[in-house]
Amino acid sequence: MSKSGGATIEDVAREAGVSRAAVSKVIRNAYGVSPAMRDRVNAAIKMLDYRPSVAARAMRGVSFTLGIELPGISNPFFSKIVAGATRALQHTQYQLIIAPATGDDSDEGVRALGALADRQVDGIIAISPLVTSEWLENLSRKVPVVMLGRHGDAHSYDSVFGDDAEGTRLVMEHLFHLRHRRIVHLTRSEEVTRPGSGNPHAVRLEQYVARMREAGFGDDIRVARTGLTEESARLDTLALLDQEVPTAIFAGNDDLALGALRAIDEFGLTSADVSVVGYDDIDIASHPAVSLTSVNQSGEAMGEQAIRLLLERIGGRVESSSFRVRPELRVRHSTRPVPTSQKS
Amino acid sequence: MSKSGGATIEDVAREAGVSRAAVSKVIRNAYGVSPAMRDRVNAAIKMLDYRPSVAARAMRGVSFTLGIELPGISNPFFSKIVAGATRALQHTQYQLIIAPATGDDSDEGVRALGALADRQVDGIIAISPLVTSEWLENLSRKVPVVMLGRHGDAHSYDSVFGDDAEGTRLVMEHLFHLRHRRIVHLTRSEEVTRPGSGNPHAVRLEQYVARMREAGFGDDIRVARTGLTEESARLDTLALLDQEVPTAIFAGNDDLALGALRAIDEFGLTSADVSVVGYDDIDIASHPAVSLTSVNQSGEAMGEQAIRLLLERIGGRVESSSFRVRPELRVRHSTRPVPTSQKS
DNA sequence: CCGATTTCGTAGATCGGTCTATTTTTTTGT
DNA sequence: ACAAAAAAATAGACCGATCTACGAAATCGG
Repeated sequence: MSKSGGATIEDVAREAGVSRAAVSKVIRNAYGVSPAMRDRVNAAIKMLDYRPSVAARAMRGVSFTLGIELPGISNPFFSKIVAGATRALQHTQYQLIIAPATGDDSDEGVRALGALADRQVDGIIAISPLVTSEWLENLSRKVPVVMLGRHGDAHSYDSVFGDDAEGTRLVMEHLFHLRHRRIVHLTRSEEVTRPGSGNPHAVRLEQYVARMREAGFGDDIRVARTGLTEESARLDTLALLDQEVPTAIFAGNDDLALGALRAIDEFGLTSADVSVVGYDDIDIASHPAVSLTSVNQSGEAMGEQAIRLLLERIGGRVESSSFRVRPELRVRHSTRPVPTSQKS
Repeated sequence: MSKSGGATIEDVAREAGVSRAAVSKVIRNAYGVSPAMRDRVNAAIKMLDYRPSVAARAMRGVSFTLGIELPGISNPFFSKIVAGATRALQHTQYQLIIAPATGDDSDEGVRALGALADRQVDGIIAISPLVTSEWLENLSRKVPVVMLGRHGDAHSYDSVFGDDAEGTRLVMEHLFHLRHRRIVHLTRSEEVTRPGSGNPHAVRLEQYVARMREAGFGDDIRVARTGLTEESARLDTLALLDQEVPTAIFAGNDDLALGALRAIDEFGLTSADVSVVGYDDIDIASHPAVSLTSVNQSGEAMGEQAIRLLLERIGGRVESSSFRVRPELRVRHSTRPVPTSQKS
């Protein structure tokens, strides 16, 4: 019981009076062990409280570790994904580890993904929207990868995503139904919404524009850019309101929507003046004090499916596969009909 | 560029025309390398896009990985801790990995901590309140450990915690000042608040009781138990309100406070009827729609200090050390004076 | 009952680094 | 210019598992 860790496979072998290879077979329950030997080895393992070194195992192939790369863990939607993934791994011998990418630039995502790869994880779930598909293709040549959120088929990695086009359609139809037409879309930087990238925010933006045009509101299309956090959304919404007050704001996600709500409050307005819709339906959205209309897409299901795809790959699947989560609109009090006086 | 990973130190050595040991020296920048050799090796490293295998390194001692064990990542306060820790590790060669413990029983915490230990991390930040100090002492014989949140001095591991006694004092004085005396404390299970355990919730409970007694409200002491989540807090608060409506609820943390607020709303009451105080001051607490009075203790600072202590230990410190964060009360609209009609 | 199979068990190479001990080369002092 | 000292570079053991190849024991079939 020295500082440098516990018993090794060697110790167990000695204790049980067998060879290292025998112990190895037992713990992997491989073929070629007699019941008698299995019992003796298991007894020795229990006695010495032996735990196989993950590092040593990793050197020979498997680490029984799956990694998930997250651009910060502050977004509650990610918590759901992790919760789903963790649950899917219960009672397997795999352990999930999370590598947080500090910022939102592509370098940080790459750094975190690299860190996971360096640690020989057996599979990786990637979320950062800014990591290029080429980079992921490359990574997936070494280790199974599931890209979470991004649309489009990849050759060598799997995908799990929500149907952002459908979700956005639900949002826009809801707003149109409430007679909104001066609808601003509050979204992330151009980098994140690069057309054709397949990123969630890119698809939502495209659909927003398409639906506005289709409804004949092409002239009312307004896209406001902001950062990653609620705070940046608050500031940019304040700037927006200073210029022109729309009847509704469709935010790229709930965090941004919360920032918008904050700004609207600070500006002395309410949901009666400016409706707000979010995306993801994080827990707080349903809180009566907030009551934010949002699009629910089960993060748990996404995490769970991502793990399933990873385990399938580890199990030998070679063709790439994907899973799409169906979104549902949750209508709450943050969206109201356009006051007749304001109808433009 | 095969499936099984990239270049090894051997490849680099061959490319640069030097020995493995030489390359090893360069990447660790150890003593005994001529500038000329350093350049050639670095060139080879860049050319082959070489990255040292963490697993192989771990076998010989260091993994350049620090682990943090979290009882689920849904609590936003934990996000702050992680953010602080991640920031503190910027520009070091260490990488933070998070091991989520699914549930809230002590087994899960132990499992996650064990998973980190198995992966030979160079240091561990532990949060689960249910893991015993003995177990941690034992763990800390193998790897540096920082316990986050729990009070009390440990012999062999370090601690970072908020001053929960002081924080609770601030809360109670604030409530007393608003003329509250029928104050319910909504906290976690007995297991988590075991007297003398030093757990945050245990200290808050103790102080709540002490302050109530001191103020002469001993007869009004009411402790309501609930689970880990906002949802369980909502249900248990509903049950509580069904029996007797207090003038204030002091919740063990903001998540529970949010659940209480939800229940109060569903019960047809408002903050004017029942004041609510939380703890941790998570972001949403300051949102105007929520405006929850809470105790701020910088999670970022806690994460940052935990990392500092870990790096110090790795650097050779042997005496145990600790860091205390000073709490501040943030008064918002969820606490109001007791309506005169209700004064008991 | 004896050769052929099958089952059980082990020896030893291997993964990719680190690090000590040792050798080779360069520098230094006189 | 040459021995001593310092610096540079290397060989090879080592970490703790996995896994192939092979030997020994048990079982089988006729």
